[in-house]
Amino acid sequence: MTTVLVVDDQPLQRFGFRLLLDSVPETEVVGEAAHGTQAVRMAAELRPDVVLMDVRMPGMDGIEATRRIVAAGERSRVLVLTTFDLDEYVHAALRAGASGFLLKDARPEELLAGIRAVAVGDAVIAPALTRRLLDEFARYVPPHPAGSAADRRLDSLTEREREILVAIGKGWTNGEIAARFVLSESTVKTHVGRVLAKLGARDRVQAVIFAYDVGLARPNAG
Amino acid sequence: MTTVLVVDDQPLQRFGFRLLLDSVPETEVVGEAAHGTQAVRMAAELRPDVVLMDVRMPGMDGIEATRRIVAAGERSRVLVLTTFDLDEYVHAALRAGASGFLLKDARPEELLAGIRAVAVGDAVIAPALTRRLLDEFARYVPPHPAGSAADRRLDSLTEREREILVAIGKGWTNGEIAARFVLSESTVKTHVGRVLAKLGARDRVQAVIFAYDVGLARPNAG
DNA sequence: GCCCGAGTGGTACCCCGGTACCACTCACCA
DNA sequence: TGGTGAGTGGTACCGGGGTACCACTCGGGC
Repeated sequence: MTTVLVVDDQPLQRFGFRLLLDSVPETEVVGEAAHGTQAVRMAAELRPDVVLMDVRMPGMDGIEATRRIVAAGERSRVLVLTTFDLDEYVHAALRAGASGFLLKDARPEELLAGIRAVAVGDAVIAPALTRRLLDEFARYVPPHPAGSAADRRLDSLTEREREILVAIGKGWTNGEIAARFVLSESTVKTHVGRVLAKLGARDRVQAVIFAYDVGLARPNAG
Repeated sequence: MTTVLVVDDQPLQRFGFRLLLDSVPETEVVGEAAHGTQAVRMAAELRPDVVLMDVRMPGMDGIEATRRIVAAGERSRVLVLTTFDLDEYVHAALRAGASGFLLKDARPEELLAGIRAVAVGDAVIAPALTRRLLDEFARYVPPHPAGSAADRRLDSLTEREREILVAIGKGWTNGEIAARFVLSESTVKTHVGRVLAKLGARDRVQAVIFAYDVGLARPNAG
């Protein structure tokens, strides 16, 4: 039995969800909330398996509520629902820690399948959104096919040299690297030199780029 | 009516798919292939709406076949199926241009829903894989919430300075930037200096890191 | 016993990168 | 009309980065 908290500012919408979810034996609606603040409180009290969360609500919206529920360490998984397939919503929801994102025009069986998947720890994305998400994924995620030229160059580095490369990727100077690794700057220089040679890089700048390309360094913006 | 090409080296498996797909009015199996080479040829001939592609096959595997079908500009969408939820497969398949990735133990209605979604141009990912894909997505995709500190620093750059920053992110030296932009090296130096000052970066190395963090530069490995 | 690779350390040298400071043009706007 | 910011250009200086070359230790394998 999967317990569900329904969050939506429209009473009629909540009623519809309750009707649907209580009509099947595997799910049970244990509570309803009309806005974000209430949702956060009820999630803490009721500890439902799944929170069915609307995005657009007066007061605290669904994204923020999702963030707080996840941050509070509740066991509940959040499945976000919206009528609009706006990219920002999807991104924001996923970043907020949502386990899924579906459109409200999903067919009942899709919704139930989504709740089922989320309840067991899987994640779901509406097919219409998956396409765009994958496109973006392909844009961002570096292609490191094992055995590629870049991979082989990386493999040719020794353990120590890889550490040095990571340090270079953090933007540290030779002096800083020497200090953190408790080495002489000369040693760091020889290491750096060998790293550059093995990678076929001209500067440490190109080494940094290489590190990002192969995924050794990762964006970590602030 | 959605036309489907079934690709699998196991005759029994193909038979199962054909039974399922031909049992509903909306889909029709128009061909079967036992390996990648045959799949590529038949996709070109039959031009099916959807190719149901197994990954593990003797000879050319499903990933390579997917790549070729997509590269050939066929209208067919490829839905990749596998019994293993190995990460490399998922990545490789998506990079190859697959529109979806499902596990063979999917329930029949899930498979049909997947085919339906793929046929209309959407994409599908098995819920069990979506979770990991999203985790990775969150790791890779830089969170540039508009108005963040990084964003504001980036906004403070002039048009020209942003161009310079991109060039730095490519690993070009001041001399190379000067040559490509048809400028004197002095000018480039002043620009670079201003960029570093505005970003609060010490070197061009840190500028490169900044560029990757905000997504101005992107991994593009080889 | 030997050699080899990895790790460490040093010296010497040169050049690119970064800084400080200044000057000119041009478009735009009050 | 004058001011301002962006873009361009220059000179001079210095320090860190990169290179070349060498030397030592240490562990493992032949």
